[in-house]
Amino acid sequence: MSTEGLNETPATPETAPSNFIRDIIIQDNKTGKHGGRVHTRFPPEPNGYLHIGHAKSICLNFGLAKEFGGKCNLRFDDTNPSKEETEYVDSIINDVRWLGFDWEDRLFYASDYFEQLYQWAIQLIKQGQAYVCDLTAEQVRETRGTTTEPGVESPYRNRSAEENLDLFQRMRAGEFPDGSRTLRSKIDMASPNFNMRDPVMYRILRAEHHRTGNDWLIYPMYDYTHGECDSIEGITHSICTLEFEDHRPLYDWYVESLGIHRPQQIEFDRLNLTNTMLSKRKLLLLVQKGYVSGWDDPRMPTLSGIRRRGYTPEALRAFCGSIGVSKTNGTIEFPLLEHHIREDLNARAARVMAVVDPIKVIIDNYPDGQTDELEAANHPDKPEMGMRKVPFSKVLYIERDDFREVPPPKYYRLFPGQEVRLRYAYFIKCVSVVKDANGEVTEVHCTYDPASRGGNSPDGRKVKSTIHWVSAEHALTFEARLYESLLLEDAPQSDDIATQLNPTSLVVKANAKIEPSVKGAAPNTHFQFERVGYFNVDLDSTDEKLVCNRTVQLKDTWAKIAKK
RNA sequence: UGGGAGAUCGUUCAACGGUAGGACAGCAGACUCUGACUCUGCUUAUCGGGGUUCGAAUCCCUGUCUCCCAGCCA
Repeated sequence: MSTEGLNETPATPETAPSNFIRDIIIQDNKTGKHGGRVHTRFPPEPNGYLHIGHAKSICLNFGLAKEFGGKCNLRFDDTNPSKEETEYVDSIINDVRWLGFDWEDRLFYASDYFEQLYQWAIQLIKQGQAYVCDLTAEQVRETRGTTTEPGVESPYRNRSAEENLDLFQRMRAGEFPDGSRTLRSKIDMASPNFNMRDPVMYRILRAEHHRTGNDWLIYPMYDYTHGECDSIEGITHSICTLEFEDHRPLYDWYVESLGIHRPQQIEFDRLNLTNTMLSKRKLLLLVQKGYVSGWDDPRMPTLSGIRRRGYTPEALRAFCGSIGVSKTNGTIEFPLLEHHIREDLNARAARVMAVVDPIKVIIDNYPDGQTDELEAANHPDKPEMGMRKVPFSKVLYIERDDFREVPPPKYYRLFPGQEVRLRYAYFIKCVSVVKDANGEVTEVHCTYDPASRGGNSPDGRKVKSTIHWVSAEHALTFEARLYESLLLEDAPQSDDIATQLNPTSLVVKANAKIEPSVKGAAPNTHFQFERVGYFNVDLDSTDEKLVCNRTVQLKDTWAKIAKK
């Protein structure tokens, strides 16, 4: 589904360098800690679309399982019905699959285990390790203590097991209003770790759950749920992000108190990318406020966004493999991601000529009405990708940036008196220009050398530059969507997202021109528009109107020279 | 300032008591019918201070800085 328009998929080397998690697994296998088993899981909450940050976790979990001959489950952490939706479940399933991973028959939901979780809560009550607390949310907060002061024990902390059992059953039965009571673990209100200060296990919440509907009026909290779900599924290594380090004692406390299989929680650093928002909350805001067209807007760092933008799963996997895994809180530079998408597309994308910002070129000495068919290679390094014919005629378009009336230093392209090569076609020399009333150049007049047909002159003379072109008469008009970062380079750190948005994150070139060979290309077909960038066919394309997204620009040495 | 976790080229990951290395970025050059690709070369790092050791990025002590934690979110 991802590779339309690409040649055969190369075997991307996904041999990541070692990392501390892999080392732990190797060590565990040596000591027989989990009987040599490796079983991981990717556990998203279905409250938004997956983004590049999740790709790191997915590659890690599925990658490790694959490498060690183990398994990886897909599990939805759906314990908060007020935020979760089936739309998100569907998108997540689609995205993980697109990234290239397979959970076989192991698709689970925390909600699959609600009854078991409830029974375990009863066990903890009977063991004297959980109690029903009548404090309000505010009172709980007030009695939790501070970093330097211990919390205050709830007055309901020492209710009898019988009373707790009765109350908890009635919580489930719907006898009490939302928020009026919670089930709490009886641990230690003086613990320096807030997570251990009698954490809430269950809250009363009347919200329709996307899977269990209105079956439940009480929902378990993340901390109470996660370890048990891992345990039920026989997870050996429960890999999560750094902010859960403080939760590990609680994770362990539950599985140990319950006397069930104890997976090992391991924390790694979340992915940060320069100039990129990787927070579900903020991404949701972008969608809700209409700053983007949706979760799959090609400017979004969501997997569906970058997929639409033209990124490939191969490139993403290579990227995830290359960034490593550690506990350092770092930020990866966005150009590294761009490097991987260029590397993948360079190897596979068919070449084509397209002019994004056209200026007319007239070949004065070319016969009126004549058309030439020129042979062009679909890939410079892969003859097996074949050749195609590109029509040539008297009136052409070239890129506006490829002509200068007054050339700056080191400018090799077309200017009055300069000879250049039209790729796969002829040498042309600029003889004059036509301007409009504003002094804008509207036509560039050239002469061509018929002997240079195909792109080389028999006399062996050289030109400094080869530029791309399309025949005006034959070209297809299309819409090129040029993307830049959604965020301003030096965006002020503010909660007001509007002030951080790059006003030119999307530039639409409605009058771009492309050679006719691309006619009918399917959505998501990838191309390299020679000398311009990698593009793919957007979902919005129709038979009448081709729309292409710029996935990433080609590296542009000239732009650097010109800047100096 | 209670607890938890970190600190190695500009960025990121390695080096697991024995020559600090890769990738990206940058710079310079070669090649080129894409100023692309490819190739060559170069610049730049062990947070500070003590110790242990023949030898320390690695072990110990100490200081400094950064990140996370007081949801009935995950």
